[in-house]
Parts: sequence; C-alpha cells; structure tokens
Amino acid sequence: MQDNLVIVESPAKAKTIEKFLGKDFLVKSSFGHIRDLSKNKLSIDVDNNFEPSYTVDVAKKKMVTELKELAAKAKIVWLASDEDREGEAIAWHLKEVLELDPAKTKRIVFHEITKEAILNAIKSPRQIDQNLVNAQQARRILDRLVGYEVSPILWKKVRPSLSAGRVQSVAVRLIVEREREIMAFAATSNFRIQGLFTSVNGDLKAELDRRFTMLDEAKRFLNHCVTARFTIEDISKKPAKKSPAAPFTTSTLQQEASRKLGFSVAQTMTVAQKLYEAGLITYMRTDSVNLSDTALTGAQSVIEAMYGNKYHLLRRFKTKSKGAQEAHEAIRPTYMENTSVEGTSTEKRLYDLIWKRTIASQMADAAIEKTTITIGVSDAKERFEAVGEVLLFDGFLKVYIEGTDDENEDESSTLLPKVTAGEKLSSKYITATERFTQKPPRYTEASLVKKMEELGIGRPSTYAPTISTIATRGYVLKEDRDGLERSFTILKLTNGKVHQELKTEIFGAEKSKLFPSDIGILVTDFLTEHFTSILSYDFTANVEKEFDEIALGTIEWTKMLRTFYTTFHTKVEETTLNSQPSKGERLVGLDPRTGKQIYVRIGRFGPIAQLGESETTSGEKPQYASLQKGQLIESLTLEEALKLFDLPRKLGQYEEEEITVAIGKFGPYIKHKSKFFSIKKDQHDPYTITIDEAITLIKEKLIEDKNKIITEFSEKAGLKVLNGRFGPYITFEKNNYKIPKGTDPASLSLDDCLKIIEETDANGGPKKGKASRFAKSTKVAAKPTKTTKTTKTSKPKSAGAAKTTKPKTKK
DNA sequence: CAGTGAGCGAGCTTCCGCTTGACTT
Repeated sequence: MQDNLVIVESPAKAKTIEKFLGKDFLVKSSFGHIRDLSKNKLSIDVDNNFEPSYTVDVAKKKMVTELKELAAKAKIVWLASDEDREGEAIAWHLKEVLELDPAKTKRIVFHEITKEAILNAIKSPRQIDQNLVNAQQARRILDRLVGYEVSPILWKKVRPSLSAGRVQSVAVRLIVEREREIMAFAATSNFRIQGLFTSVNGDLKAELDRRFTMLDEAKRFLNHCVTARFTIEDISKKPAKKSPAAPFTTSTLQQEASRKLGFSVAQTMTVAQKLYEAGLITYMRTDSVNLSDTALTGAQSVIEAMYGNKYHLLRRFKTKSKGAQEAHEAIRPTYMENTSVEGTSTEKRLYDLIWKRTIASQMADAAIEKTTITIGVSDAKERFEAVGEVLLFDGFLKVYIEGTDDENEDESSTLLPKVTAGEKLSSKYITATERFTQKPPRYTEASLVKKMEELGIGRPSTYAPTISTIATRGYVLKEDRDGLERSFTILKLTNGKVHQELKTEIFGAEKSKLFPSDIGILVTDFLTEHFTSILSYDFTANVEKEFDEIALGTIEWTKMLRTFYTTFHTKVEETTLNSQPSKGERLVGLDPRTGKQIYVRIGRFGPIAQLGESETTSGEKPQYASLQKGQLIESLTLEEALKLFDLPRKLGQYEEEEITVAIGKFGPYIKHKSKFFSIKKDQHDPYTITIDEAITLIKEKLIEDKNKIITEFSEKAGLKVLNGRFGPYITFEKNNYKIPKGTDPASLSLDDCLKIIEETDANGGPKKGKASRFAKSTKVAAKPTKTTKTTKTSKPKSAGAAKTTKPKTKK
C-alpha cells in the first residue's frame, strides 16, 4: 500500500503521471466532477444564501467510495486537478465528499504533464483556494438559475421540452441573426476589368484599379482601350513576411480539422480523444497556446534534423482569447519525433495536422517579395496593376499553411515576367466581368465555435456538446442547399472589337451550414424580448468579470448572486404572468381564388400555412399545408404559400384508382393504390408532372421491383429471395438474412431458406440496421414523441435517498 | 418511408462544465 494518493481528473493523465512518480505514489482519477446539483430539481435554496445541495451521481458512487477508502489509508492525499476554477472546485468537492483530513491533504497544480513539472508541483503544495471555489459555485449556480427558471417559461409559452441557457441561447441567436442579415441582403454588382498583356519577356495578367458600377461605363472604357496604348509606368518591389499560426487549442483544432479534413466538431473531439488515450498527443480540451520547454526543444531538434538550422525559430505564443484559463498546454504531439502514427485513417490525418501545426509554429518566417507592376492607359486616369509574389525563403510554409474560411479567395498571385519601365505592351484581351457582392456567410459548426470563443461563451469541453444540444432541440439544422442560377454580363475586347455576352453562374450553394429553424427563430425572439441582458453578446463577459473578482476575494459570491437574482427573478415572474404565448403567426396575404386570408405559424407538428380563419371564428374548417424544407415562417412569400396549397394534386384515374402527387418528408412522390413512387429530383416537377408521365414512372418502378424478386414461395407468404443493393438476400417477417457464400440464390428451395433463417436466428438473429452512430450525430431534431419518453421513465422511482437515479442501461 | 393540425390534462421536459463510455449494415 502506497503512502501517497494522487487524484487527477483524467485516467489517461493518471497513467502517465504514475510513471513519473514511482512506487510510493498511487495515482487515481476522479473522472471530472464527482458531484453536482441534482438534475431533477433546482437544488438551490435561494432564500438561504443560495445554499446549493450537491449529490454524487449514481454512476460515480462506486468510484467515490473506492477513493474514500484509499484516502483513509494514505498518509498524504494530493489533490492534483487542473489549475482553474473548475479544477479547484473538483479538489474542494473531493475534500468534502472524501472527508479528507486537512492536515494530510495537499493541493498541487501543474500545467504540463512532464516529469519535471510534476516533481516541482510536489515540492510546492498549497491549500485549496476557497475564493476560486466560490467563483465556480457562483458560475454553476447562475447557470442553473438561468437554465431552470427560463426553460419552463418556454414550455408554457412556446412548446414543451425546449431549453434556454447562458451559452446555448446566445449560440442560437448568432445563427438567427446571421440568417436575418442574409435575408436583408441585396446583392449589387459592378464590373471588374482584367486584361492579358504581352511584354517582350512574356504575358502578364493585370486588373484595373477601379471597378465600374454601370455597364455603360465599362463599355465606354473597353471601347477606349481599342485604340489606347499601354505602357509600364512603375515596377515596385516590397519585401514581406509570413509567420506561422500558434499551436492548436481546442477551438482552432476544430476549425482546421473542419476546413482541411471536413470533420465535424464532434468528430474532431472523438478522434483527438483516441490519440490522447493512446498517449500520442497532449490533452485535447484546452484554451492555451503554450508549449512546454520539453516540447520546444523537441520541436527544435526535429526541425534542425529534418530541414536544417535556418528553418528553426523559437517562438512563445500568448493567448488572446477572452476568458481563457490555461490549465493545460496547447494540443501537440507528445513526442515531436513521431512524424506519423499508427491507427485509423482519421486518426492519422488528425495527428498529421497537429504535428505539422506544432512544428510549423517553431519555424522561421517565410520571406516573400511582392512585386506590383503598374500599366498606364493612354488618355485615361485608370491603371492596370499586376501583382506577383516570389517566395524567397519558404520557412514554415515548407510544412504547413493555415486554412481560411473565405470561400471565394482569389487564386494566389503568380510569377511575373521581367519588364522595364516605359516598355510598351499590347493587349491580347481585356474583359469586363459583372461581379456580385457576397451575402454574409452562414456559420459552419467550426466557425460558430470560433465566434463563441471570441465572445468568451462556452469552454473547450462544451463547444461540441453545445452544438449538439441546439441541434437536438431543433433550434438549428445542419444542411446543404442548392445554389441558384443567375446571369451576368461579360464584355470582351479581342482583335479590336468589343463583344457582349450574357452568361449564367450558380451562386449561394451551401454545404454543411447551420440554418435556424422556425422554432429557433421564435425562441430567440421571445428570449431577446424578455431576457435582453442574458441574451446580449457581452453577458458572459460581464459576469466573468464578477467571477474573477470573487476569485480575487474582492466580492462575496452570494452577494453577487443576490444582485443578479433579484432583477432576474422579477423578470421571470413578470414574463410568466404577462407574456403572450408565441406561435409566430404571420399574415402572408389574401388567396386571390377564395378571397381568404393565408397565415403561417407553428402548428402541432411543425410550421404550417393556413388558408382561412380558424374554425371557432369562421365556423368553417381552414385548409392546412406543411411548409417545405428550407422554407421559413418569417420569409415565406404569398406566391410560395399559394403553391403549398396546390399539392396534393389529383392527376386522374389509372387502373380504376386515383393517382395523386405530393411532397412528403422525403421529397416529391406519386401515390397510387396506396403505394408510393418517388419522383427523382431532376426527372419531373410535382407541380407539372402529367398523368402519362406518372403512369410511366409507376410502370418502371413495378418492373424494377419485379426484377428484384429472384424467388417467391406460394407456400410461405412473405418469404422471398431478393436482389438488393449489396447482392442477393432472403427476407422474411421484416428481417433480412444473408445467403452463405458460394450458393446460387436462384437454386434455393423453401427448405434451404428456412434452414438459413433457423441457423441465423440461432446465432443471435439477423443484424438489425440503423447503427447508433447515426443517432449520435446531429441528425434531424428528435421530436418529443412518446417513444423517447418511455425509455426514459423505464425505471420506477425509488423513494428515499437516491433521488437522482438516472436510468442508464450500463453493465 | 411519405398523413396529421381539437382537446381531457398526469407527469415530464431544462442549465454549464468537468470526465469517459459502448455499437454494427
């Protein structure tokens, strides 16, 4: 039995530290926080100085009792959780729950997991900083008060099971406001003039230093160019340098993995977790850009060995982000000399990214020479400019180039031919291309994280879960959108003549972007109206200042909470009493055919359009139509609303039954004899498809289905041998069975099939589809249906002490 | 796979930050 018990937060960390400390030390982990306010009630006595009541999570009970036993036997207990607000609180909770004797309890901290850092920490222990703990309690309690007092208002006024919080509500607001900026955006266009010129030593491409707003102006300029002379006026060379970006934090890793590898924020974190557990990278939830000395020297020797001395430059980066607590190092390879690692391809790719970013951060600047050549146009004040870049020294660019969020960056400038001032040029062509201004970009998961970090909202450990929360609540959707077509004018001057042409381009296509839903917009509007200060972008920054003061001991935490709560709670009561239930109803306009009003609002099953007044006021049943994917209550036009009521459309009779066409959950379809036939995207339009086209579609589908059947057995209905996407298989009673290799599916008899079914069932039955990884990812928002409810209340409530029973199906 | 849209009203939903866990066509 060891004399020393060290408690850290993560088991992977415990493992490495144990190696540094030797056999006198037993290192255990607490797996993060060990207790919290219980989930099913407020757990704060607001009238009694906000006295919190904490409970140990059932899942952690066993681990906590084990720690308690070990602590009782140890001579010294070292509380080694992170050096930040949350870490200090974890240490304090441990002290309280494990009932540690202050005389034999020591608090130690380190920012990097190196032998030296840990031994140093052991040499200088301290006591638990109660002010810091109180700052955490204030943070925790404020978040609980906001979340648990505001959410129920939404249940009452908007829809059940919704949620509000200091972080998530502001995250949704960002997306809603961006969408509104996009709605309000009106593109304007101007004409960009480019030319290709010929010099003695080669061609050079140049752009005019002015854009024309009107087509006429552009035309006039190009006509002028027909006879104009072009002369090199100036050649200027300027040295420039580029510096590498700082090593990765959680947020920048998520951004780069999204831009370069196409990972979702959650995917980046699970892959990084794997690398961390394998001991390949340092901790992946960090806001620090700091590298330890061992990492610095490690990087140096790798750079010098691989690229030579002049490529190395020692750099120490400073954290700029708001509210950073820097309990850890930056995310970096544990051993710099591991240029690559074993593992899955995603692990390899993420590691490679981390390695390159870290190494590059310790490399020399790139040196560039930027050349600008100015070309004068006779009898005009405008000039053409050609910009070229020459890389004099690549430096860090040898290893790594940071990605950008800018979707339409100009292609990087190229090499320019040698020219002399006064040289006459001829033009091969000059074009005037109509260019449109760009709407503000929609957020991606990663760019939202970036914005949140800038505002100081959320922490490295919560970025990914927050995105998943706002998606499962149905506030936002991650979607692709097709672009629209638009035409633009292009003028081209070649061989002394100006031609005009009208071309088309696709614009505004979106891939994996965050869109607000109607409910997201509605909730945001409701909350910004009634809880303006909490929804404001600087709310977190402001309360953080107060938490800092609590940590310094200059204000008392319960006082801070009292000030906040008095005004907040009044607002809660006021809103509960006075605010109107919010359905987001909007009058779209009049239906010209019936003269009735058309409304849009949130219905029981989602957004709907309603034709006519409600039954209670008019005595007549109104007509309803669901809004289509991508349509919003806020921006639906009368024209679009009218179109919604054009479906379902009756096409006519076929084989004595009606054919109808409509748009469902999975796109447009034809229905005939209660069978569904999908209309493929660029095949037909549900609004224009004719009965003959529909019949062809039905016939084709039926033939296709026929071909799917290899064998049917009249003796046994429902048992079939079919041709599927993955080859032949047997289907029976909604289950699919694999056919053993080497058997001809056509030759299978009924008995053969039954035997296969029997054998498969004996081996645990056929594998069911719908893997859990889909449920985990941010898919379509899970509606609060009855099925989710039954799984959650599967366990009867036990009376007495264990009130926080969270039914987890874990063994 | 694809719809629906009114209402009895029990009992439930919810926050932010620490951590890891467990499944297959």
